[in-house]
Amino acid sequence: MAPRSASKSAVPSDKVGVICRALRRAIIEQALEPGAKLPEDSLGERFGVSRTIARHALGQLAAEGLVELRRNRIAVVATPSWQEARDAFDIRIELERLVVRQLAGKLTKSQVAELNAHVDAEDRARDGSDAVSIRLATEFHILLANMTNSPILVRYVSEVAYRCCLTLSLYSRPHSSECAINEHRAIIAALVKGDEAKVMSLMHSHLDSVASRALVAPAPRRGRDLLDILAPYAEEGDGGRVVKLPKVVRAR
Amino acid sequence: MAPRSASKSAVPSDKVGVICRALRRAIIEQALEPGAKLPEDSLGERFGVSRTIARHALGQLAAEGLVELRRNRIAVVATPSWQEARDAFDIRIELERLVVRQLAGKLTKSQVAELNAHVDAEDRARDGSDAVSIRLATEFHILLANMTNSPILVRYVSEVAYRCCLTLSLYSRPHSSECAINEHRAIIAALVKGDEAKVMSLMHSHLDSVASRALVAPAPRRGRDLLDILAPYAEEGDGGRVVKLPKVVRAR
DNA sequence: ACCCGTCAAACTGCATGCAATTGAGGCGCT
DNA sequence: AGCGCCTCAATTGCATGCAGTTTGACGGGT
Repeated sequence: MAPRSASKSAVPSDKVGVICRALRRAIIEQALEPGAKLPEDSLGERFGVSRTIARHALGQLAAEGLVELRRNRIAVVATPSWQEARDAFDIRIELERLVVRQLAGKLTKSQVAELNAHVDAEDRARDGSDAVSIRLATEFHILLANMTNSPILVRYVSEVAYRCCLTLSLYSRPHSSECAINEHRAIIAALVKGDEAKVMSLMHSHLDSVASRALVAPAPRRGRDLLDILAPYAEEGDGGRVVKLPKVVRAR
Repeated sequence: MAPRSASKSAVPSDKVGVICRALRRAIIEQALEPGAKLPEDSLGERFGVSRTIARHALGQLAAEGLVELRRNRIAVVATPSWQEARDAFDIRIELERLVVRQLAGKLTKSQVAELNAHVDAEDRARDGSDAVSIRLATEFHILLANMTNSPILVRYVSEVAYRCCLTLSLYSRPHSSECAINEHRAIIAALVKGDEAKVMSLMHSHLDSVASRALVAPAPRRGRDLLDILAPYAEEGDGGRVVKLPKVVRAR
């Protein structure tokens, strides 16, 4: 297992990486909604670094499509159009098809165990916040991609998955996680059996059912302070733990 | 024609964008080979900007997989492994399948004209350097992607196409552009006829024929000065023109 | 009451300066 | 001669400072 390889190539030092991961999580858990402002100094202050670093992180996230950068303007969390959302889902289906093709019938015991463990975690999180279960559902797919050992595939699947996640927060009705979890279990089963066609159709209808749960009415909400919102994300743990907060200055 | 939309979201100002585009071109035209060193100050000096900007550009290119960044080390042009190369081609085929699906039978007259014009340009470039024809061949696929009007698809197709290009420079024997051009013409024809299946198989065998032209023997070459190499790339024109060079200091 | 012009605060764009790390060459030792 | 250590130039990591741009708030005019 060498799943950490995906993020290493994109990040110069690692402070940048830390900020990227934190913001990504905050975005996909909808703590930061589409349109939320991300001023460089506030971020830098929050994470205990200078604007230079915050800026660099925003650049990376913009390259991933999670953040929008306009010259001389405050960066904002991306607000994908409905059309872009559909496009992202199309691409995602194609990419996950590739994942399935490589994985069908080739999963090792420990990989199956890992997948099951993840779905169990999803199950356990059903009582918690919607945000966490959405993130876990997304990470299931990324976990699958990781098992292909293809860094490029991992990167692309992660990116579009995050994008789709962002989209759902805009256009979808509240997540009903129950069925997604069952679908995940079915996918694992079919993968183990090596029934490629079955997995394909499962995956397709799974993604489709997620995609089509959509409305066209974006739900507006606004206004908490960035410093407060990001507090739980300042350092990332693997599960959902909140660890250390670097010097919280809380100026101004 | 609105092809500029792809790069806008990823770039804060535009100096960064300029450097990115220049380096991308230098890399895919093999002026900068895999493994070539890219020190921040030399780049900054060459393009008349500070290290800060050069650094930011390198970050973006690293996110695209064209450059490798290691902590406290000089950035180098990426050297994809043979396996990564295969993976990239797999993904590319899948993505271009999407492009074809969206485009088959739906091309407008002016789009067809644009495509033909591009292939004509490829034809004209056959006498010139290999580097240029390789770039043009790659850009044909990007041009197609552009016509889907799906920014996300454009971005991904561009990225993997560039990556594949980089790969070819490592593992492929010298480009024989003749057949590629004919294949491009055939693809246009089938797209116009709306024969989706035909285009698919054409595209598949086209990409496959490119991919399988590969050897496993990387060709070593080394040593020109970065400042000299980048001279023609300092400002990008659309075709192949070399325009203005910002203050060339040529210190040290 | 509403609209528009002006101005100050906020924010980004970019360069530069300083500290920390690397790796390459030189020197001495065996 | 070969091998290892040590020192120093080259280079990155990061913060800060200054200049230009945008925002939005206030006040006067209609």
